[in-house]
Amino acid sequence: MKEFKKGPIFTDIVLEVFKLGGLFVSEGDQMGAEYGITSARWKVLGALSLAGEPQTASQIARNMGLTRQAVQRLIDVMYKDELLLFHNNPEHKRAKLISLSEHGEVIYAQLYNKQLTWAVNRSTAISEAELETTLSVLKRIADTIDR
Amino acid sequence: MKEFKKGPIFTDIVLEVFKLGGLFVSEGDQMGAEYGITSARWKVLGALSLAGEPQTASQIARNMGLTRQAVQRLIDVMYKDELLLFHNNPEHKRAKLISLSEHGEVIYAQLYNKQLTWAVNRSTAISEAELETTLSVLKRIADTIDR
DNA sequence: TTATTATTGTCAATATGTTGTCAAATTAAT
DNA sequence: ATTAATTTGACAACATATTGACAATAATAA
Repeated sequence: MKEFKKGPIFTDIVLEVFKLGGLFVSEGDQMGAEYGITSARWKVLGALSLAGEPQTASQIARNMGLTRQAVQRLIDVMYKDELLLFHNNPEHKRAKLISLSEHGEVIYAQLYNKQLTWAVNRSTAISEAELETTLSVLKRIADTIDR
Repeated sequence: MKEFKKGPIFTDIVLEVFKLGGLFVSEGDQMGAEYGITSARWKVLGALSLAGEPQTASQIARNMGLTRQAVQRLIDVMYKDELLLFHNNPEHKRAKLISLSEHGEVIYAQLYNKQLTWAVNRSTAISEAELETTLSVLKRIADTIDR
């Protein structure tokens, strides 16, 4: 019953996600500018840091919801900028393993702190319970879609 | 007090928004494919339909959180595809007003119905209250950022 | 009215990301 | 073990979106 009321709300959430995504990219670019990091590169650093161990480009792509080609492009430029290290992968001759360089680790740690302060400031007007609900709903939506 | 707990949740929300944005674009592209509409073009149709009256490219851009250049590019190709109409703007010599063509209206209406069914299906596991909270939180976050 | 400021369209350069294709490498089936 | 299907890296073409710059137009201030 009343399922019909949820459709339009869901639609509005979609629009808001699009808008917020753009805003977050802008904010991330600004925060990262001082370290020469864009939002896209930040995502790669984050995926590697989160994984805790070297990953292939395809693994990173799957974790971030991007295509492996997009990630590969980022990895190539980030390697040139000495943010990443390549390792031979005993499991796969062509699929190199990628990890953060020391430089990459340092940059990411600094970004993380900067971002955390930013996040706290942006969430003052929102209760923890509301944030939890939002995160949970977004995750469930992503789960129902998947690819 | 306890503000420090909200930061990490907020950070996760940011990541989830990025991921969902990508998923929504994919879903939108699939749904629109049958009408030759991509997610990006859909946004323009939606902005015009929502406004209810002809808009300039800059107005659409502001409402969608995009740059006027990005919107202008879309408008140009959509005009060629006869989805839009141009009108002279008595208020501004250069800033043409844009509206949906009849063809654009029809396409958008069909897309809207298709999307609504999709939205309802994706929200079965989520309560209306949760959806409301999520929408409200996302909007408040966008407000604290703004640009 | 005139000068300044803001908005708009246009053009160019760049970043990000997708799809499609191909061959090489790996994994799964038979 | 051989074959078939999947995964991966590499390359190309394209779509989406941003920033920066410039001139034309419009709005505001002096």
